[in-house]
Amino acid sequence: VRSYRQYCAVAKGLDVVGDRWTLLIVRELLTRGPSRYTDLRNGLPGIATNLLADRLRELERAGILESEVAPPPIATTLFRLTRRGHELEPVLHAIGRWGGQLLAQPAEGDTFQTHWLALPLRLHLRDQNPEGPPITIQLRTGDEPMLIETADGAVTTRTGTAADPDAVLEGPPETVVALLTGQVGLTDARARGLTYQGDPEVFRRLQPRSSLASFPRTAK
Amino acid sequence: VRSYRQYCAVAKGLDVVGDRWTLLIVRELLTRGPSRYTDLRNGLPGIATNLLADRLRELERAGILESEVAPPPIATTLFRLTRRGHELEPVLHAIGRWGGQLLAQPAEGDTFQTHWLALPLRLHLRDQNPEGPPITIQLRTGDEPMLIETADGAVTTRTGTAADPDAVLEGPPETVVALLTGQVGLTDARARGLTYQGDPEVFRRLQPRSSLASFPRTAK
DNA sequence: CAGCATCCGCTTTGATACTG
DNA sequence: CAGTATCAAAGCGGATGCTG
Repeated sequence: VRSYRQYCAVAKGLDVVGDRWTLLIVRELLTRGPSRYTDLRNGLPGIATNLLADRLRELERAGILESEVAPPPIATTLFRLTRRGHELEPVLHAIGRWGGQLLAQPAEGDTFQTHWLALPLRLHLRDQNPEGPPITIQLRTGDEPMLIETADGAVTTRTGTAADPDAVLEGPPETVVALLTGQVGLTDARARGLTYQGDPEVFRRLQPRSSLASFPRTAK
Repeated sequence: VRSYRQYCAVAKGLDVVGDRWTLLIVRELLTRGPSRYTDLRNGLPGIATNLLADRLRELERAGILESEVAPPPIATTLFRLTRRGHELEPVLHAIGRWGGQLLAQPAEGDTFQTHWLALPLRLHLRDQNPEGPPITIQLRTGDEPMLIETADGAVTTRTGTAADPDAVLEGPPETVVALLTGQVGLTDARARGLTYQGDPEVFRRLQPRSSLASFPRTAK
C-alpha cells in the first residue's frame, strides 16, 4: 500500500495493483465472475485469510471491486469487479502472454486449477469458422470440468459439464496448455498423454492464432 | 522472490516481475536504454541501494537483463535488457494505460522526471502525416529537456536539446500529460500554464490517437 | 459454514552509513 | 561510481479464534 510517489503512469498503476496477490485476486474475479470470499480463497491457494480481507478492502476503496449482499438463495456477500476493475484485463493478458512461456517447464509441486485456463483460452483461441454450427468441447484436466464454447465466432469458457459435447479433451495440464497454445499438435499431444474423443475437425476450428507471436522462441 | 507456486501464466509472470520496484527498473531500462547503476538509482527515487543491487542480480538470473563492462570511455558496467526483457514492454504499456487515468489528480509531493514520459509518448502519439518532413519538438517540463522526433511515421523520444526545433513545448508536467494524452487541446493547455512556440500545424501532426479508448471516462 | 479479526514469528523493505 | 553492511519498521504467512 506504500506509494512510489512518482508522477508516472506505470508507478501510479503499480501503487494500486502492484501489491502481492492483488492481480491474482483480479484474475479470479475476471475468470469466475462475482465470487464469494471463500471461493476467492480457494482459488488463491497460499494466501493468508487476513491478507485476502485486507486486499479486498483496499481494492474496494480503490474502486476496482465492490461487495454486495446478494439476496437469497445466495444469501451471502459477493465481490464483483467494477468497470475500472474490468479494465485491468489487458494488464492480465499482457502478463499472461509474457509469463506463459514459463509454463513450458512446470515446476514440481505447483498447484493447478482448471479455471486458470479461462483467460489464456479466451486470449489464444479463435473460431476459424464463425459461420459453422456452435460447438462445445468438454475439457477435463484439473480439479473441475470446464467447457469451451463458440458462439458467433467468439470463444467463451465456463465451468461445468455438457450432456452431449462435440468433443472431449482430457489430459495433464502441461499437455493441454501446450496444445491450446499451439506449441504441439493433436498427434504430439496424444503422445504426451492427451486423449481426444470426437471429430478432429471440431478442434481444428479452434486453431490458436499467431502461436509464434504469442509464444516466441526466445534465445536467452 | 517468493513464488506463488501456481501453474498459471499470470502467476508465473508475477513470480518474476511482481516484486516491488522490479517493473520500474524495467521501465528505466526500456526508456533510457543501457544504463549505469547510478543512473538507475537516480531514475528510481526512493529505492534503497541494496534493494536495487538485489533486484539487478535477480533480474539477471531470470534472463531479463545482462550486465556488461563497457570499455573506455565509458569504463563502467552497463545494465541492458535482454530480448526477454524487452518483451515486457506490452506489460508496461498495459499498466501505463490503466494507471494513466490516475495522473489526472496529481498527488502532492510526487517526484517527476521527464524521461518517464517517453513510454506514454511512444504509445499515444502517431505522426498523422508520415509523408511530411521530419519534425522535432523540444519538450521542457521537468528535470531534463527532451526531444520528440518523427521519422517515417514513427515517433521517437530522447533526452537532449535541438539547435533549431520546429516547436518548443513548455509547462508543468500535469498540463503536458493532459495535452499529450488528448485530454485537453492546445488552447485549454495554454490556460493551464503551457507555452507553445512554433507552428501549431507541427503539433497537430502528432495527434494523440484514440484518446477516448486510452483514457475512457470511468463512472466509478 | 462464511467472513472475517488477532496474534506471532519470519521475511522483505527503507533509510542511512560505510568501503574499494 | 558501484556497490556492501547494518538495523529498525513494515509486510507477509500460518495458525487460531470469534461471530452471525
